[in-house]
Amino acid sequence: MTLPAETAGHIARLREQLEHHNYSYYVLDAPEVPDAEYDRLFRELQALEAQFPEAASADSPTQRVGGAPQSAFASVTHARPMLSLNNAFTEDDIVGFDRRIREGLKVESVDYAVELKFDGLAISLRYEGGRLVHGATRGDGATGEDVTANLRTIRSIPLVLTGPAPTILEVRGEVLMLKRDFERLNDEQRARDEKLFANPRNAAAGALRQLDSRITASRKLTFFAYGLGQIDGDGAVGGRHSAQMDWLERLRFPVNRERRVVTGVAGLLAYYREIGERRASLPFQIDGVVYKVDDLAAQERLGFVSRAPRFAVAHKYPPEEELTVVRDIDVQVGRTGALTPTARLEPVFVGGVTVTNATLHNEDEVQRKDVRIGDTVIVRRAGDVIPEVVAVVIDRRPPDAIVFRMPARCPVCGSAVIRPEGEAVSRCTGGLYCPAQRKQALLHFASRRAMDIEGLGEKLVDQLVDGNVVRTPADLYRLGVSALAELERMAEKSAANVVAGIEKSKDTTLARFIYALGIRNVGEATARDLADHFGSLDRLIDANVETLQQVPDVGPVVAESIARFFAEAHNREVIEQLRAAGVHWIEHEGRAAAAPRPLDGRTFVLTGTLPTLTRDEAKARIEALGGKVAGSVSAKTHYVVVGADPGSKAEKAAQLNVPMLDEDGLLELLKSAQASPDN
DNA sequence: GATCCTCGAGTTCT
DNA sequence: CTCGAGGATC
Repeated sequence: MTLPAETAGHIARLREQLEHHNYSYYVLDAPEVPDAEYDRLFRELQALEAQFPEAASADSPTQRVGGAPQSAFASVTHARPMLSLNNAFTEDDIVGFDRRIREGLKVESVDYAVELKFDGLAISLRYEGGRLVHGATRGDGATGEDVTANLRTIRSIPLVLTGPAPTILEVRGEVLMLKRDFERLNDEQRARDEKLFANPRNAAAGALRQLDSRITASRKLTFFAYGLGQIDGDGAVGGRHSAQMDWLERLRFPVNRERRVVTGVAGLLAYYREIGERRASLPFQIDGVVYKVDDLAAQERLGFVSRAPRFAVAHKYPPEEELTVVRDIDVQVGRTGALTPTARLEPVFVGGVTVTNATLHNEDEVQRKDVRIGDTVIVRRAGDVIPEVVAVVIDRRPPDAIVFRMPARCPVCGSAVIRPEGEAVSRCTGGLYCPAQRKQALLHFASRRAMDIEGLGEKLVDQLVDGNVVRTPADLYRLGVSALAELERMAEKSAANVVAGIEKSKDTTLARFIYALGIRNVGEATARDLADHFGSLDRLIDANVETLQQVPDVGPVVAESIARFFAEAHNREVIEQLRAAGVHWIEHEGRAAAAPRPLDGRTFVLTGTLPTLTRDEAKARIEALGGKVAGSVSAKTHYVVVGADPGSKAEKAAQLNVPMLDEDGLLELLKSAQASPDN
C-alpha cells in the first residue's frame, strides 16, 4: 500500500506531538497530558508505521524503545576531542585557580559560569542537518564508542532539532541515572535475584553499554548538556558560555537549572558551599561543581595545558563512596545480647570523615552482601551519617578471603549463642552475667533519656565493670569520690563531678525510671504509656500479663517481657536498693483522667535542623500540649516540621501531601493551640 | 491473613 | 537513619 499524503502528514503530526510530550515530561518535568493519552498516541503511531513501512524513520519516537541487538560497538573519532578537567579539592586550590586566570587575562575580576559536575558518563551527540546522526562515549577523549542506538532511547535527548539549527552541531553532556530510578532498578534486580548495581553511575554505565538497546530503554537514563563540540553553520550563539547554554535550552536540550554566573573567588566558594549543602537532596549524584571562565574569547586566550583547559576546573566534594578493604569482621555484644558483626576497615576518607568501622547488622546481611575478610568493598556515607558497606567488588576478592561465621559462643563471656527460629539476630544467652551486656545496661540506665547521669561514659563504665566495682545500677549510688579517684585518668575533681551527676539523677520521673530499667521491648514510648496507665511502680510490678495488655501498644510479646522482668527476684532487689538509695519520682493514681490538651491526637514528624530549637526542645513542646512526635512520615501524620538539611522525610511529606511547617510555623501553631485549648 | 504503622534497638564519628 | 518486628486495623 502506498502512503497517502494525508497519512504522511498525520504521522508527522503524531511524531511531533509525542516528542513535544517527551520534552514536557523529561526536560521540563511538567507533563501536559496523562500517561494514558501519551500511550494512545504512541500506539496509534506504531500502528501506522507498521501499516506503511515506507514511513519508518530512525527519528521516530517509536524507535525510543530500542531495536535489534548489535554485535559490537563501532568506534567514533570525535570531531573535537573531549577534554577532561583539572580537579581541585581545597579552597586554596580555587584561590590559586582564580589568581592564575586573573594574571593570565590581566584583569581584576572574572565572571565564571558555574554548574554541577554530574557523576555519570560523558557523551557527545552529533546532529547533522538537525537530526541526531550519532552519539558516542568519551572513550580516551579522541575516540569513543558509538552508542547511538542506546542514546536514542533516552527521552530527553532530541532526535530532531526544531527550528533553525546549525548544519553540524555537537553537544557534550552527561548521561546519568536518577537516584530514584536507580533504586527502582535495584529493587527489580533484587526481585529477580539478579546482581545489584553498586551505584547510579555503574548502573548508567551498564545500561549505556548494552548491545541490546531494548534493555537500555527499560533502564531509565537521564541526560544533561553542558557544552559544545564542533558547530558549523548558523544559529549558534557566541560570546559567553552561559549564553550558549541558554541557547541549548531553547533548542530543547535539557540543561541543568542549577547553573549560574558568579563573580570572583567569593562567588565560586559560595556556590560550592550552597550546592554542597543541597548535594544529598539532589535527585542525582554529583561529585563536585565545575567553574568555567564565562567569556569565550577569554577562554581561547587562556588555552590548554596538556589535555586540560586552563579556563576551567572541577571543584570536588569529598567522595560519598569509596573503596576500601575489610581487615576483619568483629562481633559486638549489645544490651540485649544481640551479636552484631562489624566490619573493621582499612581507614578511608568518605563524606568528609575517616571511616574505620561499618556495621553489617546481622548474619543474613553479611550473607546477602557476601562480605568476606580481605574483600574490597564500596563504603558509603550518603544522606545520613552512618557508614554502610554497599557492595563487594568481587573482581578484587583475594583467593584467601575468609567467610564470616557467627560464633557459637559469646566472644565476651563465652555463653552459648542462640538464634531463635525466624529471627534475624543471634543473641548471647549470658544475660547480666555477660560483662558486655552489663556495661550496655549501665550505659542505657545512665543515658540522657533515661536517668541522665552526667559524666558516666563508656570509658568509665568499662573500668567500673572490669574492676568489679559496679555490677548493678544500684551500685552506682554507693560510689564515693575516693573509690572513683582510684581509677585511671580520674582525678578528685572529675570524680566529684560524676558523684554529683549521680546524685542529681535521683530526682526523676516514673517513665524515665521504667525506661532506664532496660526491659526488653520497652522503649521510651512504651515506658511512658506504662507510667501513665499504672501511675505507680508497685502497681506495674504487680500487674499480670492480662492487665498489662490493657495498655495501648502492649500486646502479648511486650506484656510477657515486662512480666518476666519483674518476676526475676534479682531485678526486684535492685529496684528496692535504688529506692533505698534515694531514687524517687512523683506517683499518681494511674489512668488519671488527664484534661484534654489542645494537640491530643495530632502527630508530628521532625526533620532537619531547626534554627533555634533543638530536636528535643521541639519534641518536648509538642508533647507538652498533647501532641505526639513520630519517627517516620505516614498518611496519619498531621504535620512535618522541616528544618535546614531535611532528610527523605520532607520528600515523603510532599508526596503524601502532609502540611509542612518551619520553626516559625510550629511556634505559631503551638501558640495558637495554647490560646484555644479546644482545637 | 495481610497490610500499615509505630516502636525498639543498634550504629559512627567528632 | 534503617531494619525488624510487634501491634493495630481492615
